[in-house]
Amino acid sequence: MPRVSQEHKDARRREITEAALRCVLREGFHKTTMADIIRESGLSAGAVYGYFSSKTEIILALVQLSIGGTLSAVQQRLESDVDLGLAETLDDLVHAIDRLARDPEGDLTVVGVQAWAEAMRDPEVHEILAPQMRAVRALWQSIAEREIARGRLPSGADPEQVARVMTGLMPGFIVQRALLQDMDPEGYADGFRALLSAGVPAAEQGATAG
Amino acid sequence: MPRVSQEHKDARRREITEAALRCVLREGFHKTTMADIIRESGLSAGAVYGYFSSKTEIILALVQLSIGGTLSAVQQRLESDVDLGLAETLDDLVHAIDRLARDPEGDLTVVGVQAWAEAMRDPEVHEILAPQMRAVRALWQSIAEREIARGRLPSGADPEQVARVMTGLMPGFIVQRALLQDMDPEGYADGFRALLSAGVPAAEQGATAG
Amino acid sequence: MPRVSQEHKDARRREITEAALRCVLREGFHKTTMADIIRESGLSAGAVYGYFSSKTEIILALVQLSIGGTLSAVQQRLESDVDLGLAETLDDLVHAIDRLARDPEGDLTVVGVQAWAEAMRDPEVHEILAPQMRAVRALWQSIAEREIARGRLPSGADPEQVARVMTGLMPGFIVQRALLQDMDPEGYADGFRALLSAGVPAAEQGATAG
Amino acid sequence: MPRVSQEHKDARRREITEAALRCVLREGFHKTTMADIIRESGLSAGAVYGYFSSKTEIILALVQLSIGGTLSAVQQRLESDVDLGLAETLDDLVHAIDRLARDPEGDLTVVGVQAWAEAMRDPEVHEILAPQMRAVRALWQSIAEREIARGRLPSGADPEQVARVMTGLMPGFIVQRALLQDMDPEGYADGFRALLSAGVPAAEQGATAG
DNA sequence: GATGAATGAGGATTCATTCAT
DNA sequence: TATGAATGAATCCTCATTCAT
Repeated sequence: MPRVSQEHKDARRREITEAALRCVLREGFHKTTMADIIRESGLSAGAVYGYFSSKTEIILALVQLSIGGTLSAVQQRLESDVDLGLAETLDDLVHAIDRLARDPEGDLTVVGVQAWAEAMRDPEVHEILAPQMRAVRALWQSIAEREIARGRLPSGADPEQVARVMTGLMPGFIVQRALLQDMDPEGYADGFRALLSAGVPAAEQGATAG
Repeated sequence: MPRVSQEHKDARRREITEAALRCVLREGFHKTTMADIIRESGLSAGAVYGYFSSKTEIILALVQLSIGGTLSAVQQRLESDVDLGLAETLDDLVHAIDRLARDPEGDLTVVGVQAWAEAMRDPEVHEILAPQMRAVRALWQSIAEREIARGRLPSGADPEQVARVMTGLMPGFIVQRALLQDMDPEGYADGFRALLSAGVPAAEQGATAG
Repeated sequence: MPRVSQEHKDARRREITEAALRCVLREGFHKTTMADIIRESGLSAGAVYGYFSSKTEIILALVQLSIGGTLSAVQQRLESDVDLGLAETLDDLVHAIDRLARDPEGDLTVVGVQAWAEAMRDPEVHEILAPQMRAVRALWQSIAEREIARGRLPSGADPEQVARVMTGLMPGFIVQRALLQDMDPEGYADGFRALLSAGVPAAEQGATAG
Repeated sequence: MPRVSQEHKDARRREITEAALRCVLREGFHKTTMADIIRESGLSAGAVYGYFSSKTEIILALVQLSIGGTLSAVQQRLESDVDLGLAETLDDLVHAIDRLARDPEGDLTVVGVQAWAEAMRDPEVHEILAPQMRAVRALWQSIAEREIARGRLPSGADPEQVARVMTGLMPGFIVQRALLQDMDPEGYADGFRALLSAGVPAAEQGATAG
């Protein structure tokens, strides 16, 4: 009897999504054909359909991967106990995103951008992305609250709005990185630190930035 | 005699891109078919092909429109003589984007997100978007330089990196707006102001935020 | 402008159903492929789909044709004013069916048998066939009632049950004709007349059969 | 030692055809997939192919079953020594068919109708059905001859044609039963008796009909 | 023997574009 | 000039059957 362990099944699904990733990076979700994925995966049509019931399922798996790669890498950092400030957290995150983008298996952040576009008309994709983005916001919000409590943000600041700005910095990094290919996580974090130090008396700036 | 032609031609092209916009908002670039656009425009296939030589041309026109609507609305503000700070400029911009998104003809920011995705694999789209994004960055950079010169940003700040952060705040607003539909330009600007006031002694905060 | 009269449209649909008929007679509903119909019709795939939105639609059109050819040819005879008895009506009908079967365009009675089979699992086909069969029964029933009233059938006879028997004689003819290809409408009607004369005293038989 | 085999083999084949019957009643011959049959039988693909070498074989087995269930149930009655008249024999047969249709394992008469349709294009199915139908006819013919000899049918009647009419009454019952689901064997036989009594003087009808 | 994953040709349908009228 | 029917390659997916384990 053909011994097909769960691991084997998972491995095959992985093979397929990896092949699909390569195709999608070349062609995008819509121009990628099943024939492309089949060819790239080295499997037969029937085999691929044995692991995914439709092209849509493969795309959704990629969307999950890109988000579970992009935003949930975010969550790990935001949920860590280490008590970081806004700039340090952003620094961490942007570095994580940059590593993700450099993954030799393929740049999942590019898939993420495709997913944003797709989420605007496909409720299934939307249902994957929206909760994740809300989760990220919530984590930023708790950091913002902490920063306000410590007097590192103005006491009158609305932590929810601060969270939206911080959340927005990530798509901002990803889009510029993907389009202009000149983004550097270090520099982005530094640019942000400069803003944080906007009104700080020159004498104190060294301390704040450190 | 072939006078009415040009105006007429422009009007027709407008009709077609507007029809295409409605389709693209419903279906996205790729799921929108020429048949959809033809039906929505009320013209015949032949007529549409008289004004655009291919579907790609129509999509590129929409991309232009969304960027010439999104980012060049940005340019207007950034190029204006009024000597605004970072927060005021962002406030202005985000409001402009929000107005664009509320346009009864259709939300061009959503098309913009589709365009980012498309730019990642279609050089033609990339060639439209990349220069515009660079232009926006350049404008932010000159503002940043001014702010540094005036001591409103740390003297050691790199205006280019600050510009990238400021540029990033716009995609960040647009994506959150499109996906979560809860963005408020006022709040976003306020959130940003809170960051600017991060290290400001409490006594001075009122002045800075105003 | 391409002048496409309604007649042209009807003619095209006819071409397609006729092509489909030829295919279905060769291969049956299910083994007939769209490629078969397209080839047989001499049109392109797109053209065929311009006139029928799916293979199912073409099959349903054929079902209609076969029933509107088989059973509604029946109705014409049953509804005619001519005051015929059971045997004469059956004679007429079986001849009509035989003519239909000999149609050089293709034997619609064979399609009818396929339709019966299909009606057993496809509600759409069922919804076409069932009412027609009920209508035929109703017509036979009114003839039966007339015959009872005239004393040509026993006064205690149930006209509804007689109608079901008469209705049953037609599928009986069609199936035998299609399977054994030895049916002769004349003989079938004669066989029926023999039954009608079953208990008639020999002396009267000539009169009854005439 | 390879003893259990044969019985076991038969039992397995039965399981498979029963599973196939359930599938075919739901989906018809062509829409039933091997995967359906495999699932429904609870066996593995390999196992099913161990007992039947192809889907065609399973379908042919079902065709045999439906005919060996429908028409050969007919044969039993027609071949029995009991010296029955036309009406009594029909009564018997229609009841037998009705019982077959009510079989909790699945209505084989519905499969029979599918088989008729199939016989029209598949020589293998035709080769199963045609001889059986001819056999039934022959049996009816011998009854008809007997009835003519006894003066219960006109002396000039053609027993072959009478046989075709009687043979036709069965598909007539089956189709109406399957399509309209309102057939009652008792009533059908009564309807037929009414026809047999068509020309019988009222005084004699009681005797004939009884 | 038994299993069920794999095969891959084949099927229905779509759609950007053209061109006869 | 405008029309919209026609084109046909390309797309997603299915399914009878095999064979390594």
